[in-house]
Amino acid sequence: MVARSANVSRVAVSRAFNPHTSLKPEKRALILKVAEELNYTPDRAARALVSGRSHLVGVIVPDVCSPWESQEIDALTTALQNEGFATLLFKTRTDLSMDATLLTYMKGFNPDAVIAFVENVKPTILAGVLDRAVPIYVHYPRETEAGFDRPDADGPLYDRLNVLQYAGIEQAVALMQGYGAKRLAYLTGVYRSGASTAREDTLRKVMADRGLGEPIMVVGDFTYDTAYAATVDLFRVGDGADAVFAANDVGAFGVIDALRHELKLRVPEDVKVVGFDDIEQSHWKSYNLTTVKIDLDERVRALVRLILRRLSKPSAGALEETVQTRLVVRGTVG
Amino acid sequence: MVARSANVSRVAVSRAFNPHTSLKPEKRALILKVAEELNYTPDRAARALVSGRSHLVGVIVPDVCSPWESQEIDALTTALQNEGFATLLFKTRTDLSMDATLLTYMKGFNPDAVIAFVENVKPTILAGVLDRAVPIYVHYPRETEAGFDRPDADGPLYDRLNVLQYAGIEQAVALMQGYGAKRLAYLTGVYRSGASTAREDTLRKVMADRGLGEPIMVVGDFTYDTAYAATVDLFRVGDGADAVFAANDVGAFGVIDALRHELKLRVPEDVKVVGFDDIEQSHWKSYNLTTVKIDLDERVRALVRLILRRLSKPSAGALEETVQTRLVVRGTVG
DNA sequence: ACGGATAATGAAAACGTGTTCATTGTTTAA
DNA sequence: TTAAACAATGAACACGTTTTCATTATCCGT
Repeated sequence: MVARSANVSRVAVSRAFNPHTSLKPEKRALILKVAEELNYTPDRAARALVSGRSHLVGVIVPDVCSPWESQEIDALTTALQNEGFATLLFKTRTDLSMDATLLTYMKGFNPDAVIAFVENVKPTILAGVLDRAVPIYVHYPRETEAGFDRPDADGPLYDRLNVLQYAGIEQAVALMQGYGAKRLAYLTGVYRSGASTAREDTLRKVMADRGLGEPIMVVGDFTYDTAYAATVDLFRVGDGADAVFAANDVGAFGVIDALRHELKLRVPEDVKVVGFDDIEQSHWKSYNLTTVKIDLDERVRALVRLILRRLSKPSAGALEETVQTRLVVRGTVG
Repeated sequence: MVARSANVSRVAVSRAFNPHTSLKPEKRALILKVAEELNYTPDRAARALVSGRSHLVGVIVPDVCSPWESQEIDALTTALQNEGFATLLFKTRTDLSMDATLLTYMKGFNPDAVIAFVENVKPTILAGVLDRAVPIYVHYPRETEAGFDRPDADGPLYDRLNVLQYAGIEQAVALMQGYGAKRLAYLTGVYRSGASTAREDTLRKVMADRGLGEPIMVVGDFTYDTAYAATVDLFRVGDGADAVFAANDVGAFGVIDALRHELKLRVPEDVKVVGFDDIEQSHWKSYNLTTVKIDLDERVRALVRLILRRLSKPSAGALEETVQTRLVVRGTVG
């Protein structure tokens, strides 16, 4: 610690950097000035050792490239940075197998909180491995127009963000039906992923309520290429559809391109398409996608709020935040 | 440290986790087994404190959402993870002002190396603030078909990755000219960014050599919306062009959409378009973009190589790696 | 001017590791 | 069998902070 060579004791330096402590103002100013000159910054590793706070937030994703995830990481990083935290990024293996190896690996870095944007890791698993870090969970509850379920029964509770999808899906189906859609297909995301199955459940409920029967199931995995191929199959091998609801926007792009460039069908005249997420690319003129928007800033602010509240009150009961969805109308329905 | 309650001294535990040390195999096995049961992992913060290695690599980007950057971060994170490092992500402010604040902030986390994917921060600045971390620089040297310049004269040298663009640009121009392009426009990236100006310089050289005169300059900033608007301007206010070379793929998408949906021109029949990067989205059927590819895996491997070599030999001379570019032909030229 | 409260200060301990050094136990070479 | 080389081991220290705790300086009300 060079700063004290210039003036006085080390605790004074420590106090100079911690606002709430008591230190004579002029002394603090002097220390900060000298620190500035010497290009000194308190070492977070040492600080973490004694305080038990690393100011690191672990983020686990299967694929940073996916536009939705990259946009979420972007917003999250900005928000965390503003609160004095940093994003520690980890990637799961491509097969989505959330092996304990990655978690133990991550644990070594001692993050204060962990957010897993990966469908097959439950907070129970996270909590089991990371003893100190707080797991934050993104949850898609089953819901109706009346409200949503809180699955408090199945095991211990963890802090979670509830994403309410009923409103957006209801609006989307209404719009498609309004433009004459009768045979509605659902393009799924990754097999058994929470987001995809929740959307499917809600869609089934909404369709049944509106007398539209069951959706035609098309299995995808959130990627463009799979969506493209699955759509071609749906019309070449299967019986087609007059509207497709995709579990995410990138999938919707694959659907649109397959319809237009492979099957020579028109969107929205022949087939209507709706996506989910409202990513940056959705307003690009080639797609101009009508989609169910999850407000990213709102979602990320809620996540950060969860983390901060949990860290300031470690013993509080399970925390909860809720965000809504709504339809953004563009040009792929009518 | 709970592990030693189960058996013996703490140094034994330390050695059990460091393979190169000498410890009786059976003892090591026992310790690892007990550690496993107790869910114990060595604390990296404490380790960093004494060893001076945090195993953190700071990555600074202006915008994680940008497909090219998110793909680079993705590949980099995977590669670093395989080498026992973790990615620490930071975002510059939206105005790209690389204020010292962010650097000091980052310095507190003590990264072992820093890669700044942001055009206006030179390694000199990085090195000035981060005393311990190693700056890695992505450089786009001026080059001709004969080779490329090494600007060794201007100040001290830092480890760098040279991206050679001549080959790809030469192939792109040749292809466009082969299909009859005579009036070639260049859509720039962000003002004075290294990548964009290097591409412009090389393009000018190649065009001059082929008797194509000077490129028509169109100023962009690597984003879709700006590219779209600038292209409309070029044709409505300016005199148009019969080919556009964009500084990046996302910009090329904006050009294509403006041409097709706003100006009612055909690509490639009326106007040819070439991009730069070859991002995931470039093969999407709506664009099917012919573009100059930078091999991402190769590029990232080179970056990781630079970091590892530098950390294992801190006093070695400036390190250098080089990657090539090449044209990927799809459907936007002819 | 006095007693008591409060602010300011530094010494020492603690956080969980890696490293050096000296000691002990074990193998190898003659 | 003996000396020498080597493997295995633990005690003590160091890394750069924050946090008690005890001490001293300063302020306030009367």
